[in-house]
Amino acid sequence: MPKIHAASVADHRSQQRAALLDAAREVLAEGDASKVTFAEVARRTGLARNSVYKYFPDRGHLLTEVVREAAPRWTERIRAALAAAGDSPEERVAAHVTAQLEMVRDGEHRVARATADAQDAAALRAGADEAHRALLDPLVDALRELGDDDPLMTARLLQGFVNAATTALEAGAAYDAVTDRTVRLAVAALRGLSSR
Amino acid sequence: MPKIHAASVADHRSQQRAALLDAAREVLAEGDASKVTFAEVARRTGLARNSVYKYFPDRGHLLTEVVREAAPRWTERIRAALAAAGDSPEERVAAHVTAQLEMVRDGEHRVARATADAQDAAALRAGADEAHRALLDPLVDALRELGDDDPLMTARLLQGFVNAATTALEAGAAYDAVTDRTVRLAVAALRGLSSR
DNA sequence: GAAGATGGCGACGCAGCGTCCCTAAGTGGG
DNA sequence: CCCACTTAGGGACGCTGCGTCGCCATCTTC
Repeated sequence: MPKIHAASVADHRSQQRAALLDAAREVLAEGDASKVTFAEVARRTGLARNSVYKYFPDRGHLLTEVVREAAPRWTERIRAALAAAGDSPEERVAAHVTAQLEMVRDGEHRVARATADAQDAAALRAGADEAHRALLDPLVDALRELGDDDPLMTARLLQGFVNAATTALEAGAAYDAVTDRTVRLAVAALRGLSSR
Repeated sequence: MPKIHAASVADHRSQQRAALLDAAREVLAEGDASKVTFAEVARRTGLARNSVYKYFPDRGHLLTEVVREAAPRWTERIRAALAAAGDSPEERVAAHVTAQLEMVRDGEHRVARATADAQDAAALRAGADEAHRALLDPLVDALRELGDDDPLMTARLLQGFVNAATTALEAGAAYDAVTDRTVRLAVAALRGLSSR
């Protein structure tokens, strides 16, 4: 193992792996998943492209790992927002939506977007499903308390609002207007559901 | 111009072009946009891959054309459903959602899906934007009548429901349950909006 | 300190995209 | 009627990205 700068090979390996994941996350944040190529990630870490294969068997595993690693932060932020919000389901849904759109505004959303609609096909699906579940969990809890008989499905549909809002924001729509409207619609949908 | 079987070259050209579009639509219906490759489309029409470039300058234009061609049928079906529905905005939104999910159930949705969220990036965006607008127009009209101050934005958000429902259906969720819930949520969201 | 394990990487093969350029067959002007 | 012009078809090439094979050099372990 040439050019080892860490104390041990094991250390070196985990450092390199982390560096590769950092680079991949960076590229993903700058553009979309298609930009995450072994060549680019290797370039940013100073490795040869082929060496990346020593850490990730293929592109899919690299992307999956990025998503799996990033999801907890995302989920955590939602959970924090929910903790700060009131107890009513309406407030919790509003917090769920607002927290995500804030992250979109701050440019932290590409990973979640890749997670959420996973159009990057099979490559992402594996890790994405799991991460997506975690993302929705708080919302699912709120809906269950409301007496929803299929809270997961409802959460998925409401998440569709967030995805659409994200698309609008990316297209340059005004943040406040989009957020306000999205929260209003989501809360209204929720009320209609519970009053049935 | 070798191997011309039509009356004139002009006829032949439009026939070949149509055949290529048919093949592209076929491939798209069978899988996702990434499967639509010049090689595959050429193979299905009996042409050499390079010859496809005589009809479409690049992959993006081919896909755009497929979308542009398919969108009117989709829009027409929604319009017909709206015509058959009652006059109330609730009924119209319900019809809008139901009509689309029916088409998903019938497997006609891949093109629309490519249109709707256009994750196939720049390639699709061009034609997709236009088609997407047409898709939402009836819904936008209904919302405008309701006094919505930004009906297009609201329509886009509601369409997020449809996209999420489509994803659920593709993942194998029961059609009736998904449709019922989606319609209920959309109508509820609408009510909340208008009663504000 | 020698044998084995393993990181780094050059070379290769494959698929898809798009370009260059030749060819052969219709078309239109003289 | 024929010849110059246009143009569909397609072979060959270059580029990018993916993934594999095999060599070398260095670390580890006994």
